[in-house]
Amino acid sequence: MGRSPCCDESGLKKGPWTPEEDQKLVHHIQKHGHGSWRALPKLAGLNRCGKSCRLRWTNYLRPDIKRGKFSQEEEQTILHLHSILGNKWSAIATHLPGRTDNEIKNFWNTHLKKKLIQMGFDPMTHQPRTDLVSTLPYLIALASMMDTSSSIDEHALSLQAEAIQMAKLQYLHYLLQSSSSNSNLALDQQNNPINITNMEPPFSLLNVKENINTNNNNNNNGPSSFPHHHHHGNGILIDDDSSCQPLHYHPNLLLSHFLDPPSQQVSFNSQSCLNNINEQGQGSTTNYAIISQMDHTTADDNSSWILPSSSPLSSIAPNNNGPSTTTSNNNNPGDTSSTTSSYGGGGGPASSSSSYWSELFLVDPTIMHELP
DNA sequence: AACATACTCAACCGCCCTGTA
DNA sequence: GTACAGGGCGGTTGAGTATGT
Repeated sequence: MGRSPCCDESGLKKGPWTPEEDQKLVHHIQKHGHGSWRALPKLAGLNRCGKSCRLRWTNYLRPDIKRGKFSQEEEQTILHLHSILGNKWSAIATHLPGRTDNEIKNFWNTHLKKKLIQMGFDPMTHQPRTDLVSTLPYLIALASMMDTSSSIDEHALSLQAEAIQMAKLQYLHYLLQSSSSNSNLALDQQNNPINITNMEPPFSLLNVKENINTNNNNNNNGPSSFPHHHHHGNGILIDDDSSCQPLHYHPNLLLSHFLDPPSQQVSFNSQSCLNNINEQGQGSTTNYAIISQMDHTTADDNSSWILPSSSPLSSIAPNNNGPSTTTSNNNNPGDTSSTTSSYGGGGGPASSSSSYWSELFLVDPTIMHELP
């Protein structure tokens, strides 16, 4: 058909809009509506093409536009919707009132995409990058072979740390995927069943909101064998060994371990995850995740989901495999839950499917120790 | 202070879809 | 059925800004 572009007429202005142009456009639309975009510039006294006017209005001048940084909730929503819809920015934008497709697209390209890549996920599929998975055995071997006590080569050290980090990330994501695929039943905050089987992996990962229970932060320390962990109801309690900062409580997410302190209001921040892992890669911190059975949410646990204890997460919990221990230290006020899962005991189908990972990590206690 | 590099985001480009004559 | 106008969408660009050296 060979239609000529609408903006190739000579003499039409391009580039940044001036305040005067903005004012003309806003005034005209407020008075007459935009009507035909092509006809609008002449009617409004603008030396622009209609397309440029439409873009300026929809992306910048519209009165209902929300400006400023994206909230963590918005970030979660974008990640979740992108995992389902892909680069359908306009479709994603319909779920984020006040945000334009252009803004979301920019935010994705400049922030979220990089985060996923840094974490070893394919930003398009939201799956672990297969190239990383395929090199995992090599990375593990590399990490194992390098003896930090005898080597003074910094490059080797960084390689080792990197190998451990990548392996851990892959393993964590594997756990999350397994958790989703093996746990058909989860509950939302109203205890309504949520079928997470058909959800994309990031969904289960991203929609579990943190529950920061400040009531339990200071008095819920576990046994000494696992210092700085806590029990919150029947869920996972994770603490930062070095800081004893307020906890993030993610009943079904080991990854929650890596989240930022709640003061930063981060519910999923891959960069912070990476930073935290980086720290651990250097062996500077000792973090633990205690996973116990859980069967319901507590009164104050109003944003958490619950997974059955058959979750593969429990198969690596110290309860099952580790040197300890902590099965119930339930200091959560108002929590009357039992430590026995309503959905059945631990183990389950996930055990076999995780054998690959188990072999990879259990064969080397050092690496396993690095895991949260 | 000067320069280089990285980052952000408004704006543009070109293709596609839909409605209409 | 075809041609075209109009609008929408996703990808990309580049100027401005921030940060690092």
